[in-house]
Amino acid sequence: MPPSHSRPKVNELSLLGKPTVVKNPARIPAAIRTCRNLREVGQLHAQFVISGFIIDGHRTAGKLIESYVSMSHISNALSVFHSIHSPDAFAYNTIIRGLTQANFPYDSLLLYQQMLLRGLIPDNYTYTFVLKACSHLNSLFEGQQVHSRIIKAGISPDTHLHSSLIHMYATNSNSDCLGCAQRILSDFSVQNTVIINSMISGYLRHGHVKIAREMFDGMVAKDAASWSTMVSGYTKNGMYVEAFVVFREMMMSHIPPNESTLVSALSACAQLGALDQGRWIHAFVDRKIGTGITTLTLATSLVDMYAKCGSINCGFQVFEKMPQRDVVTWGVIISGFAMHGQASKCFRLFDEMLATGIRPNAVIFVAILSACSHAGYVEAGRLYFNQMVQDFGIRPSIEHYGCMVDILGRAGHLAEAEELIVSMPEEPNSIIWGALLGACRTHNDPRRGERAFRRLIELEPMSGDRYKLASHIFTAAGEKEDAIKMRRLIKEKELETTCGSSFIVVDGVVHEFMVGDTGHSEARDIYMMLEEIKRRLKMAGFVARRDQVLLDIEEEEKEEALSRHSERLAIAYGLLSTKAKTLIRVIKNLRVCRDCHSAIKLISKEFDREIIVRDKNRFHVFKGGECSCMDYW
DNA sequence: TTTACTAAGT
Repeated sequence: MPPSHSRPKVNELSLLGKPTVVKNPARIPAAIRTCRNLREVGQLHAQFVISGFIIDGHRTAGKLIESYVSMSHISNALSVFHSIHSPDAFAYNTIIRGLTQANFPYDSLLLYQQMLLRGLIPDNYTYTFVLKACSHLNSLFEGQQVHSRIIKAGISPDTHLHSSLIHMYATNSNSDCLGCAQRILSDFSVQNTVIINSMISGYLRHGHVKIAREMFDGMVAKDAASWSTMVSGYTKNGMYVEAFVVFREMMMSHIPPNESTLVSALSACAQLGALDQGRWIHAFVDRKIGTGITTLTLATSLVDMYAKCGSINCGFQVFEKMPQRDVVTWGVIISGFAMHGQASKCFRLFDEMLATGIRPNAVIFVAILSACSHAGYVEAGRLYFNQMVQDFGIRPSIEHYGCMVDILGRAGHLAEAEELIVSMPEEPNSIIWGALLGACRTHNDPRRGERAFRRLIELEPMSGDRYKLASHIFTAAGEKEDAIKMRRLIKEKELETTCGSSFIVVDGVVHEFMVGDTGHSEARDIYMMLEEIKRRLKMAGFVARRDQVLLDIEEEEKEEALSRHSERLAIAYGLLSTKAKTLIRVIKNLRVCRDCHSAIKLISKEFDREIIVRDKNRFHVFKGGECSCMDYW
């Protein structure tokens, strides 16, 4: 402790080794206010405990709880709260707020109930916080009860309470509530930005993008939250390009982005694989360091963005520099390496995480198991699955079973995979059967595939994709009749199938290609490039795998159809529009087919380009004729 | 003589 020349503040006294009682209780709240961090609050708190000072009464307890809540230290806040004999409304309000903030909304409601039982009168603050808890819990029934109590109590809602009510209804997963929110909105003559933001976020949540946009455009005063809401709303609705355009508009407006906007924009970058934009945001964040903009969430988003854009090493650099990490951060980095097929790195990070004392949650195990699946580590997968249940008491969710089916199925243990599905305590969903169906395709097992397929169409009768996959399986097994039948059914039942599409970002512009797309402004050149690719691949001895095409067409046409897969168009455009040796990054919405996979390997060699393809499941880094997935995906 | 509303990372 360096010698201090100025008078020590109250909360510094204990550091001088002399626990001191604050004599005048009236001064205590002021003393608490001077605390700048958790440690100082703790010191003051300790003084009360040591000196036997009665915290109850006055405003001391409330202020202490408030300090802990504002410093996100809910357990200390709770211990103070529970030490009070008869907490007042302020103490209740603050702890209710803190519990929701700390993600324990259910406990908030319990304390609200206790508060009522004790005869305390809830005020506007109470209702605001309780409604927030209801929003978190997505519990309409409780929300409605609170709403009616507000009405019965004759409380006239102020702006805060009003926006909480609207938020509760607008963001409930039951889309009927949108109407309630809308009615409350129109009943209230003064409409402020916060309320409109809530309404917009409700519309976006239910996919009414157009209405949301109109409301947003009509806003007189947009704030940072309005912009963030739009950016994240577009991202959640899969409209990544629009998300980006809005973000750019915001950067040009006079409203500076805050942490949330940047997090939303980074999430759009991650989905879109827009590495350059992501880097730009990273540089922007770096410039702002010192203004307190870089928080745990933002840094985690950066790691996630790099991982999902295929730059796992940059992501890891950010990760290593982070002063603190929570379980989400670890989840991001582990699933990042999992997507890149680097299972052993995932295992090391998992051990490191345990060593820092962070308890893994269910998501961490999904990441670890998916790493096992991508790398083909069957035994490790079994071990982690058991460890999760036995050592950490995590009940396996449908996702975990999905990973296990995937691990076993991909590795060819189809019977065991099917047994696992049958033994599941929960009813298997379409993801589970889908994983088995996919594995049956990889390992040519049409009979088992048929069983999986039948279960799938019971669950998702309108998914044409499943019929398509089944038809692939029959084609590969040489059962042409059945394959054709599947395709006929897709037509007859007018089922929707997901069309293959790929993105490539060149000079900040997103170019999207569908299968056989001719709509691009440079389509002529792209198709000429495809011809050139075909010529060079042929010279290098490439033979297309025609069994990948199920259409009932001539052999030559099949080859033609394969060469127009969306990822090939995107790569052709990449070769065409970037300088020699520039890395090409492509994002595809489905899995890469075997034929394209072998073709891209060869393209990387013949054209001397590193090509990174992110497909539905993972990354493929093609370089010098090889792929990072070692042909296992 | 205290507390609020919106947006955000696996």
